[in-house]
Amino acid sequence: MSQTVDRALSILPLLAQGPADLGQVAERLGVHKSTALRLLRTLHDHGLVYRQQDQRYRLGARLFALAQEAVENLDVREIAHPHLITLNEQIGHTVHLAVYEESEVLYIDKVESRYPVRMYSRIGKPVAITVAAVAKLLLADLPESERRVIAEKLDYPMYTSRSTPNAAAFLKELAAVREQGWATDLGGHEESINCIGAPIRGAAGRVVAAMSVSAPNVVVTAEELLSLLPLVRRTADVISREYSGSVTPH
Amino acid sequence: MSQTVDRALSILPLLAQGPADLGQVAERLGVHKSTALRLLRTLHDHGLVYRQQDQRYRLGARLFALAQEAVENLDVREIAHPHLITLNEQIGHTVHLAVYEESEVLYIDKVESRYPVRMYSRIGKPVAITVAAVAKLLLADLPESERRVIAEKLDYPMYTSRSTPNAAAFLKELAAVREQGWATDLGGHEESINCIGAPIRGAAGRVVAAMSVSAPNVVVTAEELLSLLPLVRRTADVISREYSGSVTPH
DNA sequence: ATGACTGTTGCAAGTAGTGCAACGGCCGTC
DNA sequence: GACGGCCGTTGCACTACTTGCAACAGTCAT
Repeated sequence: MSQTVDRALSILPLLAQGPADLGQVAERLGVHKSTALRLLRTLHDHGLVYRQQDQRYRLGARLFALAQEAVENLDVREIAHPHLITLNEQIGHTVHLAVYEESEVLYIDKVESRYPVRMYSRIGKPVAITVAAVAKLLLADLPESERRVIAEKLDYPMYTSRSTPNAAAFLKELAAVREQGWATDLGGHEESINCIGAPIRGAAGRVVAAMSVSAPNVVVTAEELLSLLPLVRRTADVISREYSGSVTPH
Repeated sequence: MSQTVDRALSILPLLAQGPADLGQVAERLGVHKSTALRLLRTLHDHGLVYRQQDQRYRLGARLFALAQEAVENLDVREIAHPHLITLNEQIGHTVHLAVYEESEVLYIDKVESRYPVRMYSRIGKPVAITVAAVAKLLLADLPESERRVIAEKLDYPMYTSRSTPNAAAFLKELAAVREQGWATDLGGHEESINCIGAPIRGAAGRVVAAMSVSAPNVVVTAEELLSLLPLVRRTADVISREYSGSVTPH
């Protein structure tokens, strides 16, 4: 691993917490100011960091552009999107699409119910991995051994009284999800929010993404939401078939 | 500027165009395979690139997370958003928010008319800088000399017959915009789309962002759209006042 | 005007990145 | 089934690149 690059890249999450000046960056990196300066300059030249009027550095605009292009290259998302829209029009609730990558589950698309409140909102943010329906679906498909390793390493924050409490419960839940081919999150993340989700599978049958429908229980009860399950699963299957058919270009 | 970091960062836009394998990366960087491997590994460790099953590399998930955090740190966006929503509810058309950074203008927020079609859509993508109303507003506020330099360096693609044809016309337009305090794009980017925009100013009176309302002329004529100008300007002013009042922490 | 602070530059020392060459695994071909 | 090519990977010697230092410049407050 390249030390110089390593240091430079460490600056990014550091700045993600908020703007910082040269001295702060140097200190938190544990290097000389002049070193930090050169690293920042290089990042700056590539548009990844930006220097505001008060000379402090913050994350730059090209980061958006890159993330934008990256997400557009995800063919699952491309294929799934129109189906998510359709589903949203049919049932009205918020629809999510998520993938698993490097021990993280994150939303890559979202169609909001009604008007778009806080667009972007959670897209790109890591999902509450121990409770979210999509996370269960994605992890449930991993080989047994890997599931176990991951489950042991996770934290199990009790967002609500119905959150997954520990690794054993989580593994049991994953086994059930794997068996039944769908997943729920009934108030496990926020007391009043329920979700149902279904997996999207690639040509080899492996789960490549997961989708979910979320709704507050003041709008629909958990039972009513569950009655939508067949529709959600059907949508996921349609996406799966379309995705399996599409050969990735080279 | 650090050569190693420079090379590593050059990989990102390269991968933004699509996945690539080690050989391709090495070739396009002009370095030995082993060098490219180590750079990629470092990027990988930081989650910026991801290695898919076929061993090819593509942009990674943390990039989203970073972009996400970066956008949340933009206080203009935070403050403006509810006002954009309100404006959208009043007039129904698409509302954009944009900033200028490093010779680029880019959208940082968007409230779509009606249902959210293709969320994310253009957010993060560079704006057509020579014609967009928001671009004119942001550039018009720069000092005369800087405006001139930028105008000379730009390309002037003729998207339509009403696109800005050259630097002289652009500078003239900027002067007019600066004078009148608002801007339009009447079919300069897409023949059937009109926009009106207004600037958002910080405490020092400098333009820190710009907002615009866009609508196809099959829905409203340019004249009708222009009649909304007072409302748009008033919204921009409200945001300006709120933004000026809020002192950035530190 | 003085001092303390920040950001910036040139330079010498040595570390850390580089390219090479050789290895190993994989896949298609003969 | 063995061979040959292809791609990713590793160890190593060499030198180029990064590093920290120290001195300079600019800005603000005392």
